[in-house]
Amino acid sequence: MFIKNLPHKTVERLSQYRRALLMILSKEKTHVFSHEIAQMLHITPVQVRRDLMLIGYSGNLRKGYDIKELIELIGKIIDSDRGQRVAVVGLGNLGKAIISYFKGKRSKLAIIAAFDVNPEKINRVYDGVACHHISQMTDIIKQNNISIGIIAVPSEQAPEIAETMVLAGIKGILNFTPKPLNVPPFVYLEEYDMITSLEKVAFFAKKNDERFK
Amino acid sequence: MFIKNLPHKTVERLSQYRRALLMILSKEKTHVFSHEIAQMLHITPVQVRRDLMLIGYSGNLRKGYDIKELIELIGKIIDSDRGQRVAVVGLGNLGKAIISYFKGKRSKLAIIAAFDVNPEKINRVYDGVACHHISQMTDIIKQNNISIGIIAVPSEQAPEIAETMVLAGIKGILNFTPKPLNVPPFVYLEEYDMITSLEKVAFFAKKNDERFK
DNA sequence: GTCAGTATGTGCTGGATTTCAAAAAGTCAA
DNA sequence: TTGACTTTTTGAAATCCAGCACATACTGAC
Repeated sequence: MFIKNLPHKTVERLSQYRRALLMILSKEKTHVFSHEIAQMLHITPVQVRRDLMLIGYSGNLRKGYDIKELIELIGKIIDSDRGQRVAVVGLGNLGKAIISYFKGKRSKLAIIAAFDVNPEKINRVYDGVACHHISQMTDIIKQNNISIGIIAVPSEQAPEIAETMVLAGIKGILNFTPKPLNVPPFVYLEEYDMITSLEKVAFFAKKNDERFK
Repeated sequence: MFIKNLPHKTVERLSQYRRALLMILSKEKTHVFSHEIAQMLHITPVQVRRDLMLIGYSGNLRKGYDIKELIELIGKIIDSDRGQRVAVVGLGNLGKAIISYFKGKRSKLAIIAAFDVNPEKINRVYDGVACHHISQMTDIIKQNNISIGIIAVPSEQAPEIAETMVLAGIKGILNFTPKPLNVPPFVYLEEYDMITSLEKVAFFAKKNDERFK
């Protein structure tokens, strides 16, 4: 399903809506109002409605939005029909944490391989994901049609890993190292920088503190 | 040092500028041009100059910006004078990864305590950070004047931890769980959602792929 | 001393995103 | 049947942010 030019921010929120919706699905409710979703995510109801408008979903005036239908529609838009395979490179604490987080999170996204250089980790299975030596990365990515790579190695090695990924045909990279990477335009790159985030929190915490005094 | 209403994005970039500057400080250089910084971070030189303009720093026309001075100025703006203390709650893989990442990253931000419920972890020191039982959280936060909390526990426990943090007087929270939290307005909350990030990468990777075919 | 060259500082434009505000529509009660 | 109430839908305004393009300023060559 195509929607032309969905804003980046909207895509992010759709992912969050879906998660929020899945959480309330159990609670015997079948419909939900925009303000309920908004409250869960700390945004405005207008924002929610606008996003749903962009993906062309209409709610019921009296009952709100049909939860099941909406979950399904979001899936049609942000998931790929045939699913996408993911590889994690770097099986240190961070790599392991990532794998644990995604475990059992259904969705069309599956982490199916991990890579590391530490011989003790090679050929072992962590949380259902097999770990291989980095030298095999290109082959395994190609053979298994892996389209997404997560970089969780020490910073210095990140550029090299990224390059290998690109050459192996990866289409999207999530980079957890603070090192900015260079990739060609046909590869989507998302930087996920913990240090910057923490410093940002520190800054606004300080500012808030002064303001509310 | 106050600058009124620095945009969020600028704050993020300042943190990145500082890191980049620290990396080149060693290289016997004393000055740097906007286009050099820009290249390192994959942004435009104009953007860099604009940000520096916002914080009121002027470069030397012929030599560029004084690296040391600039690092110091950024510190004055985004760091707190007296430094800020940080606590990590949840010492699983993610918690450990976070601590490792920040280790030795100087700056006025120091992780000085960790909390968990697992008896095997309590009273042990991980990467220089002592781990205590969660029940001691309030006391230790207050005693040590910790102002920033990082939540790295399983999702279900996140709301409770957040509440405890707020009551203990924390001013900023970085939440690594996918569970949106509720905090009063005087506490700054940053959500750091891996699942959303990965789904976003998946979406744009898919889209890119179609576009470049 | 003049001129070419390069880098900074910044008003202004454009694009993306959010919010406002009003229109439309369904439901309940009397 | 009418009217009050609530919620969605959506055009339009407001805001935020990035990038262009030019004015400005310094340096070095000749």
